[in-house]
Amino acid sequence: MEPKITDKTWDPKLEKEILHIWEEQRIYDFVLHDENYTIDTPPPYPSGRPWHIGAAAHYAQIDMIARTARMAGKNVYLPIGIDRNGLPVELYTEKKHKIRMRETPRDEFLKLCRESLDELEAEMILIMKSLGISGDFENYYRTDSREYRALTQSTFIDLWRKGQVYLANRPNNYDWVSGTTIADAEITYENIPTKLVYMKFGIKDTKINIIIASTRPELLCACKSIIVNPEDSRYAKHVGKKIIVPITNAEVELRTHHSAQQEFGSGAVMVCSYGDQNDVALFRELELEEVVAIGLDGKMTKAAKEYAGLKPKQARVKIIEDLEAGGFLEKVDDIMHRTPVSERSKTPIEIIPMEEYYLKQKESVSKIKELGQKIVFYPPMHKQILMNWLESINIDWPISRRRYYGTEIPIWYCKSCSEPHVPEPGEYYIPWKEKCPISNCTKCNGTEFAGEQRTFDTWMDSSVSPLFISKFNRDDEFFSKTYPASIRPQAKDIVRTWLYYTLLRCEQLTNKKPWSEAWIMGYGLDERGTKMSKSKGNAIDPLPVIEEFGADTFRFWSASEINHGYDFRCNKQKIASTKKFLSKLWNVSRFLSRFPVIDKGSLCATDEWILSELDKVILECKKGYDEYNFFVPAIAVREFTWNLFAAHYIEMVKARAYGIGFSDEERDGAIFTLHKTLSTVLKLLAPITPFITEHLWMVLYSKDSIHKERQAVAEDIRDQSDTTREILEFNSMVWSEKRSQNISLKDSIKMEVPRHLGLFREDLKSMHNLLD
RNA sequence: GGGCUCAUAGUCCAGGUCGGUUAUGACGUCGCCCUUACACGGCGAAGAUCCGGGGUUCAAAUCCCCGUGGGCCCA
Repeated sequence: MEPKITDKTWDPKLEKEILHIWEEQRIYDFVLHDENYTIDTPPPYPSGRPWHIGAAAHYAQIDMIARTARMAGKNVYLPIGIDRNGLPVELYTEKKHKIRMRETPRDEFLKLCRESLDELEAEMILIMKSLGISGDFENYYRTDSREYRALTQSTFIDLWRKGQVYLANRPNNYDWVSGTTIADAEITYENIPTKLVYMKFGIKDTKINIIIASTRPELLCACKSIIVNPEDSRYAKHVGKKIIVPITNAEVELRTHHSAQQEFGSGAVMVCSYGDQNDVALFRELELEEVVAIGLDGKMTKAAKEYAGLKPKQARVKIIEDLEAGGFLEKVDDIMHRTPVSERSKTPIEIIPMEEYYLKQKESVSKIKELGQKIVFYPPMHKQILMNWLESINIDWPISRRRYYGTEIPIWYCKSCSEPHVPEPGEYYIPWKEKCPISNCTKCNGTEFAGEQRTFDTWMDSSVSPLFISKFNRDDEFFSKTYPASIRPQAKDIVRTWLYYTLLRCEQLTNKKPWSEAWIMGYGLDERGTKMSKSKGNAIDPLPVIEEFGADTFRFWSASEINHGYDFRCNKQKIASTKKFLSKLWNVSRFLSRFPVIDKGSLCATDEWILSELDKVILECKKGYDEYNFFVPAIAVREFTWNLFAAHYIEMVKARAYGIGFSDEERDGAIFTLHKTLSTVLKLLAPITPFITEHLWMVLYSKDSIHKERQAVAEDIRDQSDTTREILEFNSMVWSEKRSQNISLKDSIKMEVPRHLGLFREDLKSMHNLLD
């Protein structure tokens, strides 16, 4: 019989044809059943080129989850989404067009952002498709669509009405030159020369002074405590005493806190609202009453008394003079200080309390803990990331942002009495440019309204993804059958944000957990082991890699290199070498393709032996697939296929399969076993390498897709591991012997098959050309 | 400062729950070999103080304790 396969290697170009067949036959279409396996796919964020290889590996693995579930007989719903809200695209767009957000008309700026997103998104979709992701690309969603934003807004309106949202004044990063709040991501640090001022603070009712060094003496009026390190013996006897603040004469308490460094200045630190982020943390932790010393205009406020109206820098000069005049000045050092500055204006930021909207979360913590306990984590150790985070929550969630490209906060304020009004949920509202849908103020009957300018934190959008994909409030039947979702796959670094916020929001809105399982993947690291990121410039572009080696190579690399939950290193050379295994699989199939597929044959000992080993592999794979750990099946199948099946079994039965020196029944036993083993291996690999397995399956076994098959099930065959070891030892011995006699492997040799391998004598004799 | 996690050949990684073989496999290196599935292959070889120290034990890569070093996250 002529082999059905003639090419010598697996050609990744075939992947395009296979993709085409899948699309034509629509084999991954989702039709709602009563029971569904819903995957809350992470919508990737197109923030710039290239999309990195770790992310591509991540999506490849998510697809393996879908395929695993499908082969387990589940009706899989794998939605595809793109996350498009937020700061990164604004920065990307500003850079690309050399413009500034706040100096560009809002509509115009949004349009440019959308264009940037469209370009970047197209590449992401292309990568996801070429990876063979078996999701619903036709109905892919965007988090900035009217529909999605309407959902974000309606969930906000719902929580607003339940009293879960409030306005509060809290410290924020503020760039007074640009007149705006800025995110931590927009801050850079620069070493700037400044004066370190050593001041004398008196201890009340004593004549003792303690010296405090600060770069921000102008904040004395906002000083509410003095801290020293608990280990610092110099101050131990003064802890708890009242300290008199120079100039203002206020009394504050001396406390201990681990954040005070003994080596800095005198070891005693003044805590003011707000010199730096540590002050913010301390005010919160020690529950101190804040003083707003600097206003939104960047000048000292009335709280600074005689310094009011001065800029902090001017006030600093003056207060140093006054300290000296009052005898409070010990000395002044010139130092270089690591100062947080605005990336935009290059001026030092101030931390200023600002009014923002907050969503209550503190009171939900224990409920979320309970909910978290009910969710199965893969791997279980990563549940700890969530639990640790829950432990550390001590403020509510600030959800408003002074940014443009986000979902607008749907509020209008009455111009006469300032009463806030939220509209009816269900529509997408744009308050900064649309007329208020309410005609009269419910409080004062006023008719003039001002729309809210701010947008939501993007996690407000992302955190309702399980509700969006399940058509919450849009299709009750669909919702009831797809919510809670089955699984949330995501990366480790966003457990505190995406996973946590989703739990919080979905619990608040549905009183249910959003999914039964959470699957947490590690980070992609570069070759040296540091985290890959666009900003560090060590990100590898996945597209050329996939184009060069093929999606299956990339996928098999990802499965065989990534032990689930742990960080993984990306190395192009290793990806390249993975292709060798696919070639091996291809050539094994090529060899088998010359034999007819038969459904029975009388099995020899060798056949029974390999089937028992195959059974073990099936079990091992099941173990891995049950935990969505693709590392386990990838390694197990590679090991079996390469080092047992091809290296030993095929060699042992080759002559028998050709029918040389054996009966027809014996020949059929070999052919049957060869095909049974290969077809099982193909199924075991199908979730990991969907293209090559599909191709081989269709050429050899069926017109129908392998991806409609159920996964292979173990038959509980007696373990023959001892035999395996003996066969391997014997074969190795013969090879070594031929080598030492300097004869070719095909040459005959006089050797005795050991008695314990008697059942395998004929196959071994033909394999090694043994003479009696 | 706190948390999580890792440490096994030049490189990556398995084993670790349940202590016991000659410590797994891949990449790379070096020899030899085109044996009719595969040279993107085969056979063979070299290459490991299993991070350090202590403990438990007849026996530790594995269990316990104390360190050291890396990574990530939170402060």
